[in-house]
Amino acid sequence: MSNATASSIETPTLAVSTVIFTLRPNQDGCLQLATPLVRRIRAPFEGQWALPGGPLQANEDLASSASHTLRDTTGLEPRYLEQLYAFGSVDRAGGKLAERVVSIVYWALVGADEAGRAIDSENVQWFFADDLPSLAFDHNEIVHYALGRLRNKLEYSRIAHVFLSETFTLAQLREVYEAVLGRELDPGNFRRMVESSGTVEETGERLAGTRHRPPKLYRATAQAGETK
Amino acid sequence: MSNATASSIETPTLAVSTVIFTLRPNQDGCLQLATPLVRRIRAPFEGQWALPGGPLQANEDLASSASHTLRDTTGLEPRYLEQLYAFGSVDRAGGKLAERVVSIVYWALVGADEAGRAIDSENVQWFFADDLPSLAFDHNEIVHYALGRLRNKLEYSRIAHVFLSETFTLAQLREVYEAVLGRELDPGNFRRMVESSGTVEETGERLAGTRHRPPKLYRATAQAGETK
DNA sequence: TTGCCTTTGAGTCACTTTGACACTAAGATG
DNA sequence: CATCTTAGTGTCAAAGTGACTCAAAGGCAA
Repeated sequence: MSNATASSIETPTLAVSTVIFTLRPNQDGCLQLATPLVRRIRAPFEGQWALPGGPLQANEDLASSASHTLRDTTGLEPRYLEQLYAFGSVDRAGGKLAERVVSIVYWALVGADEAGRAIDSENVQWFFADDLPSLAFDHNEIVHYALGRLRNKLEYSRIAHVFLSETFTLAQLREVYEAVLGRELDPGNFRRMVESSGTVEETGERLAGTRHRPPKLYRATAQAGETK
Repeated sequence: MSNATASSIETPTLAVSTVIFTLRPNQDGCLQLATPLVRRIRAPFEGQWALPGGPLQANEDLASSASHTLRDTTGLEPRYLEQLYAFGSVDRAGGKLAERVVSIVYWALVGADEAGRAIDSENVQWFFADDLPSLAFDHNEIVHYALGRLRNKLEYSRIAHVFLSETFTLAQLREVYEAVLGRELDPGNFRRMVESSGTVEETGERLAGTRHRPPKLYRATAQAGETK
C-alpha cells in the first residue's frame, strides 16, 4: 500500500458538472426533454459540446457549485437538484488529457415555463436529450445515465410538477409524464394514480379558454423531505 | 464568479471510503448486519472509529480504490461493490480540519461465510451496524445512508444471495432478508416471491443433517448486468 | 339555436399482486 | 410410534392495475 503524503502533487482534480433538464416543445408541438450544453473552447475536445461545469472551488459545497454553473450557463434557477454519480475512471478523457479529472455530476430540473428565458448563445445551446451530438469526454454516457435516473425517479417519486408552474391541470401533468417516459398514458388511470398519491390538491379554480370542458386546476401539496 | 486557475493550490483533496457490510450472528444467534471500522491514529478525531478508506491514488480507479481498502482492512474480497455518494460539504470535519476533503464513498457486501476469516486487530474492529459508537467526521450519517440504500436495494434487486455461499436453502435466504430488513417474513409468501423472480434455481440436492424435513438447495441464476 | 367536436372526470370490469393463514410432507428425537 | 419442527403447497380476500365505457361541459360551425 503506497503512502499518501508522497503523491499529493499528482492528486486528481475535482470538477462538478450538471446535467440540466427541461421540457420544450419540439417541431410537432409535443413536449420533449432538452438539455443545455456548452462548447469547449480549448483542448481536449475543442469545439465539441460538453456538460456545463467547472473545477470545485475550495469554499463551495458540491450542490451549490452545481447550481452555480446552472445559473451561469442558463441564467435560470434549479427547481430540483440531486447528485447523480461521481465519474472518475483513470482514462475518462480517452487519453487526450494529461491531468486526471474526477467529476461529481449533479442533475437538475428547470421549469418549462422558465425555459423560454434561458440564455442561448454561440457557446451555450439547448439540445433535445434523445438527439445529442457526440459529446466531449464520457458525457454522452453521463447524460444517458441521468436520463435513466430521471425516468426512474418520476415513477416512484413525485417530481414531475417541478417542470410546471404553480398551478396546473392533470392533463398538463400527464403530458410531463408522457414526455419524460416517452409513452402515452391512459388519462383515467393517470387521474386515479395522481389523486390517490396525495401529491396534488385542487385549487378550486378551473382553466378557462380551452375549446372543451374546463379542467380543474391543481397545485402540489407541501411535501416533507426533498433531495438525496 | 471566481477564477479557477487562481485557486488550484487550495483544491480539495479526494478520498475514497467504503462502508462494508456482512452478516454475523449476534449473542442471540440471529444474523445481524456488521461493519468493520478503523481507529484513527492521528488528529482530528484521534482514537475514534472511522470508515476504512484513504486518499485516491492518481493511477487508481474509484471502484478499485474502494475494493483495495476493503482488502487491506479486512483481508476479504468484496462480493458486491457500488458507489454510494460523494460527501463534500465544506464543514464536514466539523471545523477540526484545515484541509478540505471530499470523500467518494462506496458500499460493499462480503459473504457471511467468509466473514469469519476477517482481520480483527486493535485498530480494526467489527461493529453491529445498528449499534455503532460515535464515529469520526460525518461517518455516522454515511453508514446510515448506506444502510438505507442496502435495504432499498434488497427489495427491488436481488443481491441478498451474495451474503451466502454458492448453494443455500430458501430459509437461509429468508434469514438474510429478515436480518437486513429487520422484520420477519412469511415463509410461504417469501418462497412464492423468490420462485417467481427467476433469480434462483434448484441444484437438485437437499441439505441433510437438519432435525426436520430436509430443505432443497438452490443457487443463484446467472444474471446479466450488475453494478451501478 | 342546434348539433358536433373535444377533453374532462367518473365509473366498471377483469386480471394480477400481496398479505394472512391453513394444511400436508418429511425428516429427527425420545 | 407419537411428537416436534421446518419444508413446501394451497387458499382466500383485499388491494392494485390496465383497458375500457360513458355522461358532463365547454367551444365552434352550420
